[in-house]
Amino acid sequence: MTVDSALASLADARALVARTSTAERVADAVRNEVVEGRLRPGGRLPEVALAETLRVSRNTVREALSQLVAERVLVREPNRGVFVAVPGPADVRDVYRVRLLIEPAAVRDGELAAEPSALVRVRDAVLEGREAAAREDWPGVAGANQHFHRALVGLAGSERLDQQMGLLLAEMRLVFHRMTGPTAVRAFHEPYLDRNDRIAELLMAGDREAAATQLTEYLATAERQILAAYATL
Amino acid sequence: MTVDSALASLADARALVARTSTAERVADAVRNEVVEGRLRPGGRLPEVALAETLRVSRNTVREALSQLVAERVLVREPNRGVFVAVPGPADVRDVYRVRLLIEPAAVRDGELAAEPSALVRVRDAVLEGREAAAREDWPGVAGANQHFHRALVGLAGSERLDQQMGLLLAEMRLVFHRMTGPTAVRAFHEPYLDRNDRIAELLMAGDREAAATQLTEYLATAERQILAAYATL
DNA sequence: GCATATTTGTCCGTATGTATA
DNA sequence: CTATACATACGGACAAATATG
Repeated sequence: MTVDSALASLADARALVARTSTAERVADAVRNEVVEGRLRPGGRLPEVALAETLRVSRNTVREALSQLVAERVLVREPNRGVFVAVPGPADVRDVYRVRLLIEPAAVRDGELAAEPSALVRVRDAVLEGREAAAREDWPGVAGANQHFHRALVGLAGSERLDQQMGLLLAEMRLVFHRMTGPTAVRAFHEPYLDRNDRIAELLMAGDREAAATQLTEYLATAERQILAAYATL
Repeated sequence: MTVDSALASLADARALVARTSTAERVADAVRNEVVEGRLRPGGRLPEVALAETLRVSRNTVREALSQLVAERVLVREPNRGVFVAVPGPADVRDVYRVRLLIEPAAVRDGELAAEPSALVRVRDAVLEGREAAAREDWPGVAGANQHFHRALVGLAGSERLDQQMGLLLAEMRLVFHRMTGPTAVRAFHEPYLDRNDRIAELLMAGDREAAATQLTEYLATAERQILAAYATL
């Protein structure tokens, strides 16, 4: 994808820019373009072009970009510009180190009593994945998978942890965008439908220890798979 | 402390502003003033005053403030300004939920082999605390305590976790600034010297499970103590 | 309750330094 | 090596929201 066509798609996203602070809305719009894959990893984001496309000032664009850099969605090369992050194997390993620490711990020790709705969201994410698969909507399956993991972390009942997980999942989408055509999306996510189901059932049955163990194995497998795919790039 | 004198202390900190990007340096300077307690929780940070004091443009100040808002060190009230965050009981509970999840998990499952220097940092933080106590330097003890917990998380060997822990500890300093005179600083941190020592010894002896259990108890106690202190405000 | 002053939010023009064709 | 493009940073402007007398 060229810079121009990427910017054109941004113009479409401009329709949805109309809520809170301008910088915030710009950040949301750009983040969306990135995680949806319409701006490829490594792609450049010139400030003036963005400002003109979104009809906002350079200052506002700079504020938005800084925020996205803090979120690791973009990277800033001083005096050169900002680019869509290109997560390497080291990033994948680091993200999975965090996920392997946080997700099973949330499943084991989460304040389930305080967060009954969180368990519902886990179940809903599983259903969402099944339905998407029935429609052969593989990006939908991938999205449901993210909702599943977000719901697992939600068991901990911590706003800060939820936010952190959001950042990690955004990074994961960048990772996926490096390994895909649509066939790869299916091949990667479909096998996890059954695993998610099993973890959800263990959770509903109250066996949190078993669910956590399953999840650990699950994450370790996914990491190996991704790193293997990276090795072939 | 008045707004004026707080801003005057910021002028002193200006000396140390001379490294990377201007906004970055401004953010560092302001963050320092906040976590050192020279800008009180709830204190207001007018953009123009900051810009004049630090001799930078208002745009640059806004960029820096936005970053600190993202870090939860400051909060922005739309069209009113930014203020030093005032963490309430709900924030304390949330922070400890995260800490109780992350810290024991890092102690249990951290990639110790990959990070031998991390264990050294744990030991060093204990020594630092002892030496500060010998000098009756109670803020020094508090600082060493933070280094201890940072080192524990460092056992996980994850850049992203280290960064997240840094934010949490910055928030903790705001919490402490709400409950202190200097006597409270001593009363709160001194008892943890022995606990830190014990955890470090268990770690060095290779009994990570026991260290993690101790740490969990430790954190739960600290949370209760803080919430109790909050109740008397 | 109203008029006024202050401050934020946003935008523009411009100067300077750095990287790249 | 020159020229160009761009990021970085600055200062000034104005409307809108807010606080104040």
